[in-house]
Amino acid sequence: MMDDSNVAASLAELGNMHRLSIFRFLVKAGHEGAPVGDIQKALEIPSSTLSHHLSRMVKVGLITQNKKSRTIFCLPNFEHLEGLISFLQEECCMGYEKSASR
Amino acid sequence: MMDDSNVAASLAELGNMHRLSIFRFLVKAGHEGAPVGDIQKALEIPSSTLSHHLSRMVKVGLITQNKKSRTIFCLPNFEHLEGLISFLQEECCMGYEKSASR
DNA sequence: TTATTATTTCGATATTTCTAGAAATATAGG
DNA sequence: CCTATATTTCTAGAAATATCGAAATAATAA
Repeated sequence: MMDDSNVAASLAELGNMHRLSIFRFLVKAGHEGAPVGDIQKALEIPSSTLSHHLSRMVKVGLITQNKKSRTIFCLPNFEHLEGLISFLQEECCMGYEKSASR
Repeated sequence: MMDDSNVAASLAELGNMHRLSIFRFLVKAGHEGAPVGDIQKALEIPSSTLSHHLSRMVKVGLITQNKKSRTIFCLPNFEHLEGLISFLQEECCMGYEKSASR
């Protein structure tokens, strides 16, 4: 189980529209992820700003990067996100039963 | 489905240790929630600071409050949290299959 | 070597968030 | 009315975050 501060830090990172969009873009990008430049073009975030957000996401473990020559491919870390989801379900949904109609 | 900005805003709120602790405390508190004062004593957060965090959480819909005489009871909004979890699963886990061993 | 492409680092500013004491408000009881 | 209790609002300083142009770095190709 992820520890509380890692959970909080990761949720905080996803709690920003730019970073949430980046993560979703990467999820859609397929198994090899996407180069920083592609994210930049698709989401139209200035590169220095993008780099800032990416490094924060890498830092908490939401994404990983690997360099191929000049290009850096970014990948969503699904296990990390699963960890977050599990935390929310196990720690924050105790005693709650979803109604059958949903 | 919750919209993106509501998701981001809610994740940002949970992305703070005080607020994450508050939410978890409320989840454990049972069906009638907990008074602000009880949260204050349990988590030892100065009341003005606590009030600040609570009002932020109410604002995005993570908790609801109802007043009984002088006391305000706080309740976690499970439907809201479920909305967040569903968003993360549907929008951020596409194409990911958890390995069977976990 | 020079140029080109991909990305990050630096630096500066603007904005938001966090924190908590002090004062204010609301409600109840004596 | 006076006092006690519960909570919020006001205020302000400190810290963190967001933004982005310009310069720097890295890798490749010409």
